[in-house]
Amino acid sequence: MCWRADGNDMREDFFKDVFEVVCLIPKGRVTNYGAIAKYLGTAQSSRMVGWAMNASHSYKKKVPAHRVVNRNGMLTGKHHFTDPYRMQQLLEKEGIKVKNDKVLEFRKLFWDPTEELRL
DNA sequence: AATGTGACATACC
DNA sequence: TGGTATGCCACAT
Repeated sequence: MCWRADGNDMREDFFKDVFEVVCLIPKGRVTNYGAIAKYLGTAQSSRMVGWAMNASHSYKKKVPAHRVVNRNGMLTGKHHFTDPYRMQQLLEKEGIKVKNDKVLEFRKLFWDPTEELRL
């Protein structure tokens, strides 16, 4: 079934942008879906960011999806990882403290692409 | 084109 | 904290 190049599984689209941004998240920092969505121009569709993460598995590059949490700093997407614990482990490994599936000092560790990548 | 879906955000209780 | 309801937008079928 001759797969065409343009019919590749990974569309260089919204998703790619999401992955790129996520990959740019500094180590030891976290962000939320809304921030990424806003950076991409679709502030009102934070859902898409999360959904993009869902496709992160298909992405060639490694996407540190564990650095992306919801607005409360809660590891909502951990269940989508290879292992639910993996996400927390990775975060703690980077120096981020996680308690009750929630990022401690989320405010302080929050990394906003709209501000950090602004310049 | 229409419908279904989703790792959210916000509001309300 | 958790469930429900609504909005919102891009992707999959």
